[in-house]
Amino acid sequence: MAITMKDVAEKAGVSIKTVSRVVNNQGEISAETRQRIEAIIAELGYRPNLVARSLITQRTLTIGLIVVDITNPFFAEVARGVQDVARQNGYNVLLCNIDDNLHEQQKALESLAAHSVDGIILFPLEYYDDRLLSFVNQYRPVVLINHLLQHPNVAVVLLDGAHGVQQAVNHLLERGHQEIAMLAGPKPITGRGQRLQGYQTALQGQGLADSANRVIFSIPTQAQGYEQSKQLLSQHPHITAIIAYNDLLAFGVIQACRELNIVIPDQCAIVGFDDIYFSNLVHPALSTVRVNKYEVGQQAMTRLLTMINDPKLTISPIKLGVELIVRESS
Amino acid sequence: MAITMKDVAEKAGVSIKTVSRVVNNQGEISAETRQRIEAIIAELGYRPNLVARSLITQRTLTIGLIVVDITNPFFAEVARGVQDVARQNGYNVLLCNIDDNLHEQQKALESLAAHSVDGIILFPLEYYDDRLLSFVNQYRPVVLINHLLQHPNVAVVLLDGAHGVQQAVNHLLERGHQEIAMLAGPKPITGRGQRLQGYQTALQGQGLADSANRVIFSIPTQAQGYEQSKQLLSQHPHITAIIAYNDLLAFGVIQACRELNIVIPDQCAIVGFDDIYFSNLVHPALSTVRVNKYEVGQQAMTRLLTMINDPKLTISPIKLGVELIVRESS
DNA sequence: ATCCTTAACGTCAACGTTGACATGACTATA
DNA sequence: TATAGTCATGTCAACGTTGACGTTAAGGAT
Repeated sequence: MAITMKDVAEKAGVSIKTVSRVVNNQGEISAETRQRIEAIIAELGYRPNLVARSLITQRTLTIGLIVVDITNPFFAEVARGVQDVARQNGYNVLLCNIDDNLHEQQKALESLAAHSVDGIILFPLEYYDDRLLSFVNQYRPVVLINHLLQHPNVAVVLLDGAHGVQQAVNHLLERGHQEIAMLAGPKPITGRGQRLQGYQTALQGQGLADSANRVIFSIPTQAQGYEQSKQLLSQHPHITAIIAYNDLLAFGVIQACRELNIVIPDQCAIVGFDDIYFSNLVHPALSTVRVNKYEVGQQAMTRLLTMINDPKLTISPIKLGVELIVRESS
Repeated sequence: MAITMKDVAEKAGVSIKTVSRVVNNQGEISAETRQRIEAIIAELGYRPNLVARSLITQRTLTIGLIVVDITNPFFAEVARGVQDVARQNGYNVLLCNIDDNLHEQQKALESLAAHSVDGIILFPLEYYDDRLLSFVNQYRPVVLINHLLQHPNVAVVLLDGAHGVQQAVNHLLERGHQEIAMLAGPKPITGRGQRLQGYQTALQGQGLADSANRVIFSIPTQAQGYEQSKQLLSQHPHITAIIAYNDLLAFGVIQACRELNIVIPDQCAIVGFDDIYFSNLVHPALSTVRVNKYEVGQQAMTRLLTMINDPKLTISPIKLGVELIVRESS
């Protein structure tokens, strides 16, 4: 079907190995032979079969990227950063969506391992997943985004979520808000999560205790933001500001306020997180914590490449800065 | 490094072929042997090596998806549809962004061919690309989205762009608009493009000639929409309505109007195309032509699977309906 | 004339599977 | 009791490359 080295070799009257050498620019070859073979390669349109090559080199030039949902512009932008660096280095990217389903995360990890990807970039739902650990242990490098895990084969790219949310809370406090709720996103099985922690420390710093009923966990989608904030604002009318785990949740809050005739930001101020592209286009324009999503992707892929090329290297975590962007919603 | 069939076979005291048979549920195997081997597989955590399997079966269980830019929510939603169907059928997806760069399209096609993907789904910049044709000819099935190409190995998923834009134009005419411009997106090298055609026929149907200066081609991004419409509206203040090739362009128009203090929809009505998620959240909420993006992806992947599983099959083009959604911008 | 070096190739096995075919034991049938 | 048929398993080559190592001829040094 496709043209193989054998075809090229026969036509050139040389051994397959010789063709291999010109394809890989390796070993000693006379200029004349090289030119002749290159001409034949061009003529026949030969392309090396990467799967055969992978079988022997144990490299597929493919990495896996596991995101919650590519439909969320946050992940799309990160993916773009990953892809661009990957492509520049001759790598391809297998993309998996797992929604908020730990089982899907496991399936994705298994599938990628079966495909022998050279490494994985993961926004983990749960980073201590057994499969992840076994993958990491006996297999290939992994870059974790937004979760810290110490392991020789794991590099980590962190967002300074705590700091970002602290800035947001302080900003709201300065504007005189006293009752600030948080839509805290998915509930972490262990620990509190960076952003929630930022919320709580900022409030405690002001001597304001956090009460559990002002923190709500949910899947971080607009629909959930709408549902949760509608309920929250109806039941607790004294709340004057809401911080959301991400912009999609914040969009849901905007929607709820519109429906409840709550004026933003006068009656309820809103701050999101991520600064996805559309935060500046919604009405009112959303105040949010900006993350350089593209850079997150670039950094992750760069780190992964470093580990792939030198497995012995230990890579220290990097924490990317974030920045509060105040727009109309606060 | 990883566990192979050989390891399992040795531990079970059987031949590799026997292990292969239980892994693939094929051939006759005694229940006892099967159980014993399955136990060992579970114990060792053996996973079949797909690249080795691919080498012999000539199938990689991988398809390529080439989009302009995954950062555009339109493509992200289509990708999601593709991914979900792919995953349900045991397939993985290699994602490539090509922006508006024909050269990148070629590189992506070559890269995917080198990786021996089982098929490709492509939003073509130019569908008669040599590499695409050679790929299609000597290689594997392709699904083209939004472009028609007759070829035994090519299936096609079309959006009824012409009809959608016609609806939009008629809607604007009904509202009394006479001077309707179009930001027509990337200029097709051949033909006019469905959406532009819909624009022109709708106008001609009303006896309104289309003049070239009301049609502007550009890359379909918000930035371009902003630039082009700002210029257009300054130079031609009599224009009272703009139809955009996609919602991102329309967002740019909104931005330009805001800056020029043009009131939407009174002084300038705007209609987009795609109905991406955020069209309902911008201010004013964008009138647009709804495309079922997720279904586009599902249909494309389903068709690709059909062709992969039965290469002889010829698949007739499908044209998915679109629907005008009138919101606040018109 | 002999030995050594080196450039320019070639040979062979291996990567981890699967397909085609072979084998041996056992069962059923005439 | 010989024969065919079936079940359960084994053997071997092949998929398209590359790594390790071998070979050959030319040329230079001694």
